[in-house]
Amino acid sequence: MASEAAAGLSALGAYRLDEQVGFHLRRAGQRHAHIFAEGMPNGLTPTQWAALVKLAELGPLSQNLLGRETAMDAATIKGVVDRLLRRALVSTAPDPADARRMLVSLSPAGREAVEQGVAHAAAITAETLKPLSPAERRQLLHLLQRIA
Amino acid sequence: MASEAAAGLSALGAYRLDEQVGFHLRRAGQRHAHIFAEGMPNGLTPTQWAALVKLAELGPLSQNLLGRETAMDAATIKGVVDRLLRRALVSTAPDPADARRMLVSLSPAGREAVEQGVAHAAAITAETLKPLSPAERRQLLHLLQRIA
DNA sequence: TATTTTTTGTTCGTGTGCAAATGAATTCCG
DNA sequence: CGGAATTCATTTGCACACGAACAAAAAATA
Repeated sequence: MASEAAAGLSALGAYRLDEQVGFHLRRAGQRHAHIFAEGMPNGLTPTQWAALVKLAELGPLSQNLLGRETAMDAATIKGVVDRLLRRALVSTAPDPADARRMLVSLSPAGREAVEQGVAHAAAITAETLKPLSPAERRQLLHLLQRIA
Repeated sequence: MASEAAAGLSALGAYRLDEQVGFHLRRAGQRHAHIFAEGMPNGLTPTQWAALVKLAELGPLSQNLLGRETAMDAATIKGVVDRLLRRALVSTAPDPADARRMLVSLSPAGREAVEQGVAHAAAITAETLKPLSPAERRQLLHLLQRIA
């Protein structure tokens, strides 16, 4: 009862915000986002970059499929594609085989952005993981994949 | 060169989205947010919950200090406090010792929300970490803290 | 004391992130 | 074939998240 009287921790029991995984996930995400914004040219955001990379990996995809490949729901990927369209990094065309689908393709400028950005992206990952040893980096990636 | 010809991976080199820590941080955060939204009553969001908990831990705080304690910048904590005010879970009052400061305090309803939510919050953390062993949970928390 | 710097809170703009509802196209299956 | 279920894209509404710019108040310091 020594330290609880002052501020009234009685309602919290053993629960401390600083011991919750969600809090540290948010903090780590914030630091990574900051490093990303600093290091990525063209003002590309993490989700925009993810979409461009997946298009470079897999070729043209429908909008929803692109969303699934990059872990974004339909509403989110739409906003991302809209902003990439506005910057002419991707182009869209109706899928002749399925009138519902919107085929999203990398534009020449988009392909160039990927070529130019990939070194920066690798550096961003390295900077994010800088405090960890190589073994710890693999361990973190492994643990994150398992809770995702 | 075997698999690169089809979709054109030449621009990417060894870079794969699925190997980047930022991508998995985002995915893990998404899963946690989903578990949180499912498990927390009153529709409290993770940031709203963090603010309430910190107020319960530390007592009344200025708005900016509350933001620092919960890892939110001034613009973000303002929105969170505004929404908590609208729901009458906190109250604000001018700091008599510093005319710039807005002292944020837990209301009786806010204290009740903390008391009622803490068990759910603990369950949310447990559910998020469910795929991991106790040792792995500690390891993940440790690694996240070091890259945050 | 007077000037400079810092802190605090606010507003604006941009960009996620997702639930829910909608409508159109396609697929599944009886 | 034809109705039911699914998929795809879109829109709306809400809640972060943060950089940037701003004004008022306080603190630091010359």
